Amino acid sequence: MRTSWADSADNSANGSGNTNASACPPRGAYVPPHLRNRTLSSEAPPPPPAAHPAPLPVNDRVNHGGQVTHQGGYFKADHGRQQQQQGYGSSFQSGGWNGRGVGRERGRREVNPFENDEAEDLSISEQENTGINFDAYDDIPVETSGENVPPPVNTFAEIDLGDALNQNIQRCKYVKPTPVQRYAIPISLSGRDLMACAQTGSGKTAAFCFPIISGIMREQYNQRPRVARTAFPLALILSPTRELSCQIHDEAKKFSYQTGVKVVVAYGGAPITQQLRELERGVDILVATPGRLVDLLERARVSLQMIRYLALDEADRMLDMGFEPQIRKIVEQMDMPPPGIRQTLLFSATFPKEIQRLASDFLSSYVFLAVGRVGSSTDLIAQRVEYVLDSDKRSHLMDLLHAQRETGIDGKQGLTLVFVETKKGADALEHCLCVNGFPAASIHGDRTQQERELALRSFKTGNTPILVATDVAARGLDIPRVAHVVNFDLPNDIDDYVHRIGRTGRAGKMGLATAFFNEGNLSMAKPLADLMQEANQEVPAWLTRYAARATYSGGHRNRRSGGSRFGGRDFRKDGSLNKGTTDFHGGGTGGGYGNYGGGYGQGVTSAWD
DNA sequence: AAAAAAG
Repeated sequence: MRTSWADSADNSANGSGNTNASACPPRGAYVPPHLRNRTLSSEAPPPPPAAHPAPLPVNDRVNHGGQVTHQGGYFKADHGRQQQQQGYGSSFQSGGWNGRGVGRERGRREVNPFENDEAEDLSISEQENTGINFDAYDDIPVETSGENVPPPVNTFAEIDLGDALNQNIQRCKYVKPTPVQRYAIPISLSGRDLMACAQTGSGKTAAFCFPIISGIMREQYNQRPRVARTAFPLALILSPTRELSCQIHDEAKKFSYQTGVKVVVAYGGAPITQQLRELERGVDILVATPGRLVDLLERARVSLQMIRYLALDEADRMLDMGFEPQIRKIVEQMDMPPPGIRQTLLFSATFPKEIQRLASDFLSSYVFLAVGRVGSSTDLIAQRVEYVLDSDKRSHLMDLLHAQRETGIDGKQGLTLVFVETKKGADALEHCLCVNGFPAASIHGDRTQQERELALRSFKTGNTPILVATDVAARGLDIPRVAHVVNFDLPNDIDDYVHRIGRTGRAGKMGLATAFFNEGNLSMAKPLADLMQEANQEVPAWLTRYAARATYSGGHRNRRSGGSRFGGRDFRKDGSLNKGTTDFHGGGTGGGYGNYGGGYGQGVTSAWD
C-alpha cells in the first residue's frame, strides 16, 4: 500500500545509495494536507505484538576510587630561558581584587563583549530579551548531599564576588541568581568539589564561571612558570562540542570583562595558529574541546600544572565511552594537579549512576547538587509523541512545518530544530526541505567548521528558521527562540532525548517538542512514556501499550539505563550499589531540603525518585 | 550502530 507521495518519490529521485529513507520529491512537490486526499499513518498504529519477558539489566560494576597517577611537581623551577616574550605576561604581575590591569590588555584594548547586546535589544522584542523568567523558577526542587554543604544564597549581593564581576552581572541583566547559581556558587566559593545536575538554560555556565573568575582575581597568582611558548592556564573548562566551547567562551568573556582575567578558547576544525597566538598572549581560563587540547598538550604549548579549577560541562557526555579515555588522559595522565589540590566542578543536566561512579575518580569530598529541571520536567516544554512510519516522516514533518508557518506558533518566526540520527540523514532531510520550499540549514560533524558555524548563525538569526541536526547540537547550545524541537529520529538513549528537547523551553519560556515514534524505537517506549508521565504530559494509549512490553532489546546496550531516570540523585546514597570509599550514607548531613527557603516541603515529586 | 573529538 502506498501511504504517501514520499513513497512514490522514493524510486524516482536520487537513485544512488539512498537506502531506506524516502528520497526527496521534485521541487515544489509538497502538498499541504488540506489539498491532499489521504489518510495519515499517524492515526492508528498497529497493535504491539505479544509480550515476552524482558531480561533484567545486569549492573554490578564497582569502581573503587582510581589511583591517581600524578607525575610530580606542580612547578618545575628550572625551565630557564626567561624570554621577554612580548605579550606573554600580565598574569605574572598581578593579584588581589582588580589588580590585573583593568581595561588594558597588553596594549590591546579589551573588546567590550556587551557592545552588540544593545543592537539585539532593539531588534528583538522587549519581552524576549529580559533574560530569565524567574517565575518559572519558583518551587523548583533542590537536593544537596555531602558533608557540611555550604548554605545557598538568595542574592548576588550576599556573595563577595568583587566589584568588576558584579558590574558584569549587572551588564548581563542578571537580577538574582537562578537556583543552580544560588547553591553552586557558595559551594564552589568555599573551595568544595561539586557534581551538579541542572538543565542548561538555567544559568549553569555562570554558576561555574563566577567562582572561577572570582577565585582567580582573589588569589595572588604572581608566580607562574616561564617556559617559552608554553601557556599555563589556571582554569580549564572542557565541553564536548566545538560550538558549545565557543558559547562558553563568549559567556566567560562577558563575565570577565575588565577583570583582567584572560579567557581563551581552543577547538578543532579551526586554524591552530590563531589559537596559539592567543595562548602566547597569556591565558587564565582555557575553554577547550578534548581533541585540540590533547594536541596542544603534546606540542607542549599548554601545561596544566598550574590548574586550580577544572570544570567539565556536559560532564556525563565527557565521561561517556567515546570521550572517557581522552578525558582521563587530560585529567590524570598529564601534569594536572590531583583532586584535592585543584578544585573540580562537574555539570550536566543528566547524571547516570554509572557515570557518577566514574566521575568520583576526579573529585575529592564533593558536594552533590540536583536542581529540578527548568524545562523538561516542568510544564514549560509540551511533549508530544506521534506514531509515524519512516516512509511518512518527511511528509509529516512538512505538515507540521506548514501548519506552524500558518499559525505562527509564537507570533513571529519561531525556530524549529529537527534532530535526526545520522549525518547522511541530516544532509538528505535538509535538501528535501529546501527543495520543498522550507528554508533549512543543517549541522553535523562531517561538515566543515565554517559550514557548521554558518548554519548555526543562519538559524539563530532566523534566516533559515529550520535547522536539521545530529546530536552535535543536542547539548548545551543556547539558541533563543527555538519554539519547536522535532525528534524526527528518536535517539536510543532517553538522556539524549532530555538534552535534545532542552534546546527549547529555555530560560523559563515555553517550548514544544514533537517526537516521531515507530517500531524502530521500541527500546524507547518505556523510558519515553515514563519521562512524559513524570513531566505531567499526556501519554498516548498506544505508547503505553508499547511501554508495557518493557523491552530491553538485548542486554545492556544502554549503559546508562538503570533506575532514576532524572539522574537527580546522588549515587553515594544508593547503598546497595555503593561499595566504594566515599560513602556519605548518613544522608542527613547538612544536605536535604532544610536549607531551602523556598516554598516546597517534602512535596518533591516523582522526578526525584 | 551512531555521533563527537586532532589532522
